[in-house]
Amino acid sequence: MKLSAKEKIEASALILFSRQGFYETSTSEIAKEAGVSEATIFRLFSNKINLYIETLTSAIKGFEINTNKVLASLSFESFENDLTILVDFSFASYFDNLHIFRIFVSNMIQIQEIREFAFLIFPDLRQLFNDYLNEMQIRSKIQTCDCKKFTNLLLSNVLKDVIFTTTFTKTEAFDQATHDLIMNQWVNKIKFYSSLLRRED
Amino acid sequence: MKLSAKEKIEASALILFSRQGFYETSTSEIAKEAGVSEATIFRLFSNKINLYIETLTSAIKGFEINTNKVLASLSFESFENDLTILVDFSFASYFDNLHIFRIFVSNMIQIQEIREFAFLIFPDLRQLFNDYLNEMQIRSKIQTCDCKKFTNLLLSNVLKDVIFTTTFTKTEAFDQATHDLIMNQWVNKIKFYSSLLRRED
Amino acid sequence: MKLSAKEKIEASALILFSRQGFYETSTSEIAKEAGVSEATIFRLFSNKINLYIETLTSAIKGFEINTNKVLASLSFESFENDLTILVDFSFASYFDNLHIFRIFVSNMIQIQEIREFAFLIFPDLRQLFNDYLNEMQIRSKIQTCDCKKFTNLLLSNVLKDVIFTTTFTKTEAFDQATHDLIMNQWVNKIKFYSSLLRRED
Amino acid sequence: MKLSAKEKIEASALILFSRQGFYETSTSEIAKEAGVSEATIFRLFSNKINLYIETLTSAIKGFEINTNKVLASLSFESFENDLTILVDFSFASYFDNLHIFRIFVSNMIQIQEIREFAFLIFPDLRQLFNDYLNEMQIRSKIQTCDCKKFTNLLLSNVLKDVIFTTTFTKTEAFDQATHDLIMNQWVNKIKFYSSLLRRED
DNA sequence: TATGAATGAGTTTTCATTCAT
DNA sequence: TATGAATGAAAACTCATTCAT
Repeated sequence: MKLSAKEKIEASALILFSRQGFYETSTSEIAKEAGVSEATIFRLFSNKINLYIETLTSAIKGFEINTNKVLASLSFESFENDLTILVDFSFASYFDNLHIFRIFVSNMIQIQEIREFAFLIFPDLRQLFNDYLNEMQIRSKIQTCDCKKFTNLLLSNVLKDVIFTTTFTKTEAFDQATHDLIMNQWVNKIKFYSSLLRRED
Repeated sequence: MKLSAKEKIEASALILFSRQGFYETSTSEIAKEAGVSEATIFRLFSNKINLYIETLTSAIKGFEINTNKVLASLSFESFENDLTILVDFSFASYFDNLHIFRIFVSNMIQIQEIREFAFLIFPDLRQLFNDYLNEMQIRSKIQTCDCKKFTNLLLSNVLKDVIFTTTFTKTEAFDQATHDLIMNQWVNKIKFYSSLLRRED
Repeated sequence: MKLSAKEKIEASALILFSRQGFYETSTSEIAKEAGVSEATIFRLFSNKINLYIETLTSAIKGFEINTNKVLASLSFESFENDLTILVDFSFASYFDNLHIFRIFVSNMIQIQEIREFAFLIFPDLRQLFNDYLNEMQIRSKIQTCDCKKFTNLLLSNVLKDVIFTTTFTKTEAFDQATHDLIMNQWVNKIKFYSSLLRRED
Repeated sequence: MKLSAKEKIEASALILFSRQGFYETSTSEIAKEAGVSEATIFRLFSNKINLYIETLTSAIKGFEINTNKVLASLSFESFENDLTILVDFSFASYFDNLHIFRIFVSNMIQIQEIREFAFLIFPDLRQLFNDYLNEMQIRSKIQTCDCKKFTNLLLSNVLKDVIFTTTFTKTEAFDQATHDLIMNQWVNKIKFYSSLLRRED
């Protein structure tokens, strides 16, 4: 399965832009990484800013997470246990797509217009949480709540930790050590979040 | 009251950097805005990244926070209660100067040279924490500790939350709702921080 | 027969560097003289010091020395006699191209990056020594040795004497008087060099 | 004994120019090293090139070597032994004034006008050789010869070795190790030079 | 006499973009 | 469609020199 020139360029651009930022990444660097000539980039994307936008747009479209496995492993009994599994999965998903989030976060801080993108970029993850919370409400295991708000709150906290872990340490992947470090810190947070929706019988 | 060249340059740099970002602002632009030659900038600041850091540092030093009121409201008895008041006050202070930090934090994600939280911490705020911790040590209410380190740890976490709260939500001020949301999440964090310095009698 | 950009640049650079020295010659001057843009220079040579080294290296490669006559006059019996002939010929060759080396050697005293004698050695001359030493080894007249090292050692000594002779006296050519003076001093040196490779039967 | 500003500047300039060359040495560097302001340099020397010339001129005027001790240690019997002592002393003298020779040599290679300076700059050393050779001729220990030429030949060879030793190794002083290394190589050279003037009785 | 502050004119180097092939 | 070669415009930075004090 051969990648088209456009795909190769976008893939390289995504990695480099996220790692080094827009200004520190030169078109020649992208061209070399993608194995094409600089001229090809300009033929296909007109100019650098356009390459940037198209790269991000494509990246967003490409998101798909297989949530079936996780759903299967949920008990739908202990909210705290399930939450731990979901958070763990969320971290793994974010780390897998680190490149894109880095770009978004650094842009979101500066540019108002793209702030609302924040959670659009991971619809499957949001859906997963939504489905789970609904089911739990139906089963009367948790309080009625604004699922969307709760998901936003929790996922933004996950993303926050992903960004800061990768920004201030050299971590780039969710390996076992990183996993343990982060999830350890999340024991209390998960307790807090689950307490928010605990049913007072 | 004439401004010195250094002051003129820093004033112009602060405006341009926060309006346009680091890479989008050239030293010649700053020189023109400040009414000095480019050479003067490099004589006084050595290089561009240093100009950036010094500009921010000066800006932060320039901030004056009235800490008297807070000091008056501290009990110097319950560490946990006092910490809650101090953190609350810190959030309010950062939110008041939100515009300054946005651009710098966003650059920190991408520019290696400025990846240090410490220099983003208000000196008055740091002093406040320092004084408080010292007093508590004298009164034997908390363990002996490295006050500076503890303050950095706690305040960088505050700043982190300020930035992310404003990035992922439309919040721009520390109004009642924001206050409640954030301080709620900090109940556990404060418990954690106070446990660090609890005296084992 | 059109010259390539690289050739045009090297030609201009050689003239300007040897006329004015390294620091007195700017890349923009070379670009103008060569009829190309400055950017082209940096695309082809990366940086100024590299342009300098490549220019000299090319110039030296461009020299062609007719080594046939010398080869014919070698006995391949007495190493010492042959060495005398070869050294004599080397001196003559260097003196013929004196103008090239002057400026570069003077820079070598001051510019760290180019302090390497080896690259100042004529390839044809090096080849001549190499061929001769190999043949002598085959005929078992001299010990096995690192021909390249031996050649470098000997020829850099020749070059050293060329430069200093022309610096401390008004000598500019390898006329009979100069020849006698230098070769006289080399009697002992040649004895030394030949002793290095003498076979102990 | 306080140095005047002019003397301090010349002393610093001499060291820096010789170590780094004319173009690599900035006036601000010299000012800092001399502990004066840049403006002072330009008041006293008008411009950089003039500073360079005046520095060298003063340095030359300042040369004085105490040759009495050496003279006392000469036997006036064995030419070879005496030559060894004289050469040794010459090396020490040159190394002691390394700064000046570096500048001169690198200039002499390029600028014809100052080539004749070469031996003017060490009149005492020349005088020492001259006196010794005359005395030896009077005592009929050596052949009659052109003393000036012989001295030039020998001293230029000494200087050659000083310059090359200091250029291609990190050696900057005539310490014991350097002394041994060089004088070892000079055993044969001295034999050669003394053979030139040996009397065939 | 001495200097701190200032700068104009330069330097090397980078990079997005173009264009002939 | 693809690219190697070329570059204009700009970047950060340097430095000899001036001048008010």
